[in-house]
Amino acid sequence: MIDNKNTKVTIYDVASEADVSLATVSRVLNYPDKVKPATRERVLEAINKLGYRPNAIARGLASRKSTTVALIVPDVSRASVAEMINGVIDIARKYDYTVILKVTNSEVEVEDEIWQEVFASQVDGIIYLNDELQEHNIKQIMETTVPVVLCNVREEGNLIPSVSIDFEAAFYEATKSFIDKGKKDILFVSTRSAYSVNTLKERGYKKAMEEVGLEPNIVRTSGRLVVNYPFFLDYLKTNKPEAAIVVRDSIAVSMINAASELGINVPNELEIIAFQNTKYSKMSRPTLTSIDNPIYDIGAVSMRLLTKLMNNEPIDNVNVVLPHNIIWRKSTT
Amino acid sequence: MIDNKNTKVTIYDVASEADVSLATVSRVLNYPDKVKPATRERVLEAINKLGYRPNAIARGLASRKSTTVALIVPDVSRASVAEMINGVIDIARKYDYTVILKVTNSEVEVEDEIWQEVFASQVDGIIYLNDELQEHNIKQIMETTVPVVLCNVREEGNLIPSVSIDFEAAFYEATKSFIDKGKKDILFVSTRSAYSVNTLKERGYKKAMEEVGLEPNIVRTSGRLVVNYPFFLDYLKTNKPEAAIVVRDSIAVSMINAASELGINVPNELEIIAFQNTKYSKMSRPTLTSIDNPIYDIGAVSMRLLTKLMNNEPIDNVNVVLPHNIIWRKSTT
DNA sequence: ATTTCTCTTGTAAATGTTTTCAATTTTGAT
DNA sequence: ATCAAAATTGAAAACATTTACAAGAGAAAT
Repeated sequence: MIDNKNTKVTIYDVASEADVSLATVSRVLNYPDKVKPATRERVLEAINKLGYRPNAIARGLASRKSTTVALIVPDVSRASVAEMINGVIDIARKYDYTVILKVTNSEVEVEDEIWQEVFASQVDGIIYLNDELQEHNIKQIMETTVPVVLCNVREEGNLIPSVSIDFEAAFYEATKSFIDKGKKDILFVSTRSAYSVNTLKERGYKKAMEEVGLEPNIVRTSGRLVVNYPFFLDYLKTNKPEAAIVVRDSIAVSMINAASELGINVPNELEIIAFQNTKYSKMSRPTLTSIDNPIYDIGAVSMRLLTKLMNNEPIDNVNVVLPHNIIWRKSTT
Repeated sequence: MIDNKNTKVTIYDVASEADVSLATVSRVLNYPDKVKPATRERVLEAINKLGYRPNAIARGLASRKSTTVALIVPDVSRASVAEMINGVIDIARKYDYTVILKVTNSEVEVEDEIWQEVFASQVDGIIYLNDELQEHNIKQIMETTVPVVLCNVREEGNLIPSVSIDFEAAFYEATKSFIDKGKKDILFVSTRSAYSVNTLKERGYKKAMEEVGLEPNIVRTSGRLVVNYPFFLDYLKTNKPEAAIVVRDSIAVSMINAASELGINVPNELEIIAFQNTKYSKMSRPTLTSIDNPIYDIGAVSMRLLTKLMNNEPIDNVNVVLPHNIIWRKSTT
């Protein structure tokens, strides 16, 4: 039962009810073993009787800790972002942190404002998801006094704590799997905007291709359905790649649908490996082979890492690399 | 440029820099026109020079307002929930509210804890999305002293402010459209768990059916892909409905895929209307006719309504009904 | 019995704002 | 030039906690 009476009961009320000083009440809340069991019991009873809940704001002011973290993301409606948020929130809850959600919409000015707001709100830590991490973002973060964890992104210098898979290795493996099957004409489908993460994916693809003397073939489209579907319809009319590696599931679905529209059989005439292993990959027909990016875990581990940083716990490695995994489905033979 | 120096500058620093009292600094921040332009200017300069940002926590304590709202949802990874969150956050930002995100995972004990936490954190308002709203939830909300807005849900009594479409009307129309085409065997596909909203949808369907003397035919499955796909494969082997109304896009996609697997032609042998108009409806083949639930707007309007409630602004109608719309695609003729 | 140490508790300062109230200054009308 | 009213400002209390420090009570050791 929720006990949200109009009359706000403060620590003073509890103190007088239990006939102790407010300091003692505070102690039973924060350091229970510093108070004699008998009085502790009495205070606990008073708390219960009055339905006392400590005011988190006053607490934050006095202790100079807010037990609040900010989660900064570009957009919640991307399936992968949403799943990551679930991971962050579950762990935050376990460690009694409140999470403030901030959405940048990938707009630079908004992003700057948000960092300002976040500092004003006195958060104890920040989890930052930004596909398009730029040099100036990194500089900003380095100047920050509260701990920051980069989520699902890596930064070359390994200067900032981060949690992600090894993108380069994952795409290298995917490409290699096609090469090992004897494919020569392997297309890499990426996005136009400069996602720093897509650069890593691209690097893995290129490495595998160049290693065996094949010419990389990269094509760029949009993440938006209304753009990429017509694009593929057009592209596949004149180009017949044997295989394709695609940076996102949703884009791969458009490619499959376009191929099917043009009578190109997937996987017999065109094999596809996508990335992220979202619901889309199970819902498309044929189902989609996809590199599994354990995004819930990435969120969860990021939050756990952040708690360690906030409490100055010793950390063996602040750049966590989680294992990836290719899930084979019907878009490959 | 983010200015997050180690040295925390307080209102006192600004006051002495500008050679005024801290009260004056506070006033230029909160009631600028209550201070003489000249001194206001001086204070603003000092603020700028020192990079002062008022401490939101101290502010919250002194003013007894946190300018924070809690957004309570069952699960962020549902496409519709994520889109709604975007709406809430965009408007919250516009009105300078911070949003705390809480996820219940539809677990009752967690839900209770979360309400407790939310009160402890002194939020000024709550946006509550709960598909499975029960009688006791409503009672809880009624006892609450901070304003609450129900988002994407309606509650029969209209006792609590809410924003949603008219579910009953939407499903009545969808059903009617099949009836008008001469369909007799119209299936309603719902979920097993007692979503209060699905009850409303069902009511609209039943009303249309019974109005013309047709027997309602309702089948219940799960929202989970691994359950509902085999379910449809099995169901459609022995049952051949002419048309189906489905409570969620994702479930409809499974139905389409199962039909296609069994060689049942959609829409010629089976027409389908789904609900929500998510990305899924554009990505499935055939594309899915779907009732558009303007979920981003629902989030945005909910937040706007909440700001009014928090500021005690006069409100004409606290139960907002947004227009819906059927988007016709290839799963119907 | 005395001394020392530990345990338990209370007092009061500190946290960084907002806001009330009163004092002072400015303005406008005469 | 005078007075009332209005505008501007500052002093201090309030907000609900945590925490440093000190004091007092028992316990243990001599």
